[in-house]
Amino acid sequence: MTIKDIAKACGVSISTVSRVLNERPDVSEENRRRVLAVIESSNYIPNNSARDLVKTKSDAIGLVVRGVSNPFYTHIIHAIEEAVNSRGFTMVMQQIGTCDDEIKTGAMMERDKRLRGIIFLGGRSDYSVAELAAINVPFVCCSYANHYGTLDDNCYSSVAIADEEEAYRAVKELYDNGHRRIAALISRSDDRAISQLRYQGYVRALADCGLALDEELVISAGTFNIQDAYRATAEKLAAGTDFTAIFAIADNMAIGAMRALREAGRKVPDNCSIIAIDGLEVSEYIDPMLTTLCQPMEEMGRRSVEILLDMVEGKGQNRHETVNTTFRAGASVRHIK
Amino acid sequence: MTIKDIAKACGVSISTVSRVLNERPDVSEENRRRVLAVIESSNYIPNNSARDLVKTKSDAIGLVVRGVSNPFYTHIIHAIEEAVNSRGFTMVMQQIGTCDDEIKTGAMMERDKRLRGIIFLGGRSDYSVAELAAINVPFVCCSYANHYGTLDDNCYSSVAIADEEEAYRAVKELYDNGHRRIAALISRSDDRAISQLRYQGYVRALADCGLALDEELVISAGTFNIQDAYRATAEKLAAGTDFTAIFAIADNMAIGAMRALREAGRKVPDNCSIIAIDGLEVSEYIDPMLTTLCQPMEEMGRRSVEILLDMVEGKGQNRHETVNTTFRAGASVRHIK
DNA sequence: AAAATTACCGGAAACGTTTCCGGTAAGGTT
DNA sequence: AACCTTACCGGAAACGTTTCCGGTAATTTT
Repeated sequence: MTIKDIAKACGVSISTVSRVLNERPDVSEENRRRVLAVIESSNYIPNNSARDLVKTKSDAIGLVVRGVSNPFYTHIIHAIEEAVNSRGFTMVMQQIGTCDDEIKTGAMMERDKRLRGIIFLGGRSDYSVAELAAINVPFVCCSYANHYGTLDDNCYSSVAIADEEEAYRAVKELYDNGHRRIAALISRSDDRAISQLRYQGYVRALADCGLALDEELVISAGTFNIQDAYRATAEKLAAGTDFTAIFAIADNMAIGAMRALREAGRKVPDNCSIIAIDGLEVSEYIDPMLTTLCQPMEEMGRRSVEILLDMVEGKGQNRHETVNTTFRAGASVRHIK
Repeated sequence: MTIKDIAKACGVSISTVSRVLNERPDVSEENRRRVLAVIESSNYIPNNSARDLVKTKSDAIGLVVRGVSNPFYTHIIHAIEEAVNSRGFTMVMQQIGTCDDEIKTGAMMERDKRLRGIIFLGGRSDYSVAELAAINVPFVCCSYANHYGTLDDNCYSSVAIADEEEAYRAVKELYDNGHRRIAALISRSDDRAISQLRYQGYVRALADCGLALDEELVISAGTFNIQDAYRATAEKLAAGTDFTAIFAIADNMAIGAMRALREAGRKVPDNCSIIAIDGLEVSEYIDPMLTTLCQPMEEMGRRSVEILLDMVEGKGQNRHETVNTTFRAGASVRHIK
């Protein structure tokens, strides 16, 4: 069933059918109705390959996801998928490891699959302009904004929380609850952009509160995953380092840390408070319930797609949106002294 | 940069270049080397649209996943994505709600996107042959096998654990630990195929152990998600129903139930034991650590893709594979009496 | 009434491949 | 020496669209 069959059935040319299909103005009302009727009754489906071939473009949007471990991404991925579909595009996903270069991956995908746009989920900080030049479709970084200025802001978009400020807020919360020796549970892996920013918020909060920055209080896990956070925290505890609270840059890491604390005989929140950023669903169900700053995951995914597709369709331009977290009080932070 | 440019640069015809590209035998060694050299040095990329157009098929594999809520899927999805990519295909994903019809969705996707094959993740039990007829590409059900016989086994593949038997095993474990009043936490939603099978395992285990089946002991949540399980369990507890252990059909649901137990003043495992099926990573980190039967998620994803792509490429045929769980002892089951 | 504009339409080229078909030259068989 | 096979190659059709271009008839303008 092709456009030719439709044309024959209507007694018009294929050009006319194509015009109807593409909602062009120069076709008579009578023909339009007739063609639409035939299309309706037959089970004709336009061949996208042919369409892409002549238009030299596809309807594919790429999603490059860094790392499988972080459950934080799943809701975002689903929101992205839904939004992409609802606007008539197709999502193709590519997973990369923590050390892979997403720009290279993006460039490769764009080439191979002729993408119309790309969304990066989870990012690094060290984009170079040279790498970037390889990509000539619009792209948006979701859940990560480039604050280092290595990228020209006009050549990409982003949707993210204000990592530094939110971290500041979290640490301040601990301070306001009387904590003075506050550890930071961070990641030193390559997706360190987010980790870095949140760490900077930690540093600034300490300074503002008149607390000294103590290298001893930095718990540095290899990646964002739960096991690494568990191990790093366990080691820090074994070393006998003294602190009354932990600021974890991710819920998942906080959950790993909580097991380490438990195994070291320290009760949360009685012997150690903990606060995190992300707002996983499961954090509300563990014992004790985790106090955390919830990211609006669905909103982030949806906005990323909207911004990207607006670019793709020629309306709208690159922009950088900051979304807000919401504080979710759990039972993992205790007022002391 | 097209095949024509390559041909011109080599002084051969486009047919010859195409033959080299498709690794056909009838081209001289000299020409082959020359063409490959030119392709290498230029940055030529074959146009998939053109290729698909003439071959009337694409390289797209569809993934239809039911429901966003279950974190159990994320590792499988990533394994699938990786396997699909490594064999040169492209994964396009489509999410559906718990009530949507995956066969209809699959048919739609196949039509619109001209898929070569489909993987269903999470399934129902009530396929009808009529619905199925709409799909004429190979498909495999991952993490769900049709045991009701509504489907002809020869017309699709599956990779799953033996749901009934594994549930039996889990319940037996509770029995062996002295439990006699064992509740079942199940889902009554449309993805009930898995729930049903596991429930049947529960029923059979009770019978084998000489325990009466008590409707009161069935905790029926709306869906697989954590909040529904929490609510259902809380209601059951509020009703004063008496039991010493819970068999949960999913880790996620168990985690929800654990909060309900906690809030009702019942300690796990002291006042209530709990066992589940799935083996989420987070289950190892909560307090108490959840005892569960771990599904081999990566393996399931990988095997699904292998079976599907073998079908797509004409080698291999439909098959139904059963994979094994591994018992992971936590601290959520306690020996009583 | 002639000229210009408009509305609509069909023909045909083009997009970049794959593949069938026929042809040539070299080598092997009778 | 005539024939057959084999190895290799190029031409051209085909895949299903979109879009440009030119043409006809109806309508408007002068």
